[in-house]
Amino acid sequence: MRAESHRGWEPIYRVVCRIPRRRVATYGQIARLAGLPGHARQVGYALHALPDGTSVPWHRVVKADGRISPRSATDWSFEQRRRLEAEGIAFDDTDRLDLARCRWRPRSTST
DNA sequence: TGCTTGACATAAT
DNA sequence: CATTATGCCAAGC
Repeated sequence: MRAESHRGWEPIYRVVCRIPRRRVATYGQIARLAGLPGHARQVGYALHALPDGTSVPWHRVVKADGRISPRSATDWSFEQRRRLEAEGIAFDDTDRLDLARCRWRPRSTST
């Protein structure tokens, strides 16, 4: 944790950090859990502001389709997929992961 | 101080 | 199924 504690992204980083291994969440889901329903876009932007050696598991955040978001640098998108596969998450021929199976299901939005 | 951009989501075409 | 248009908020210039 360092620069990830910017300001308004704090609730977002907080939720992302709570994603357990072997599980992935969508931007919309993160936004909702962070208390910002409909602000999925801000979630993506928050992750974009993360530094390289961040403690936030940004690689566990994918799009609603289960595909990896096409960010500025394609190299990092591949890195994300690599990390997810390392956790045991498999991808389909369409570059999509089994959201129905890997979707993170938090019990409560606090504590 | 105000406009533009940006790791998205959803509905419509 | 792919593309287009709109909403949302914060950071950058």
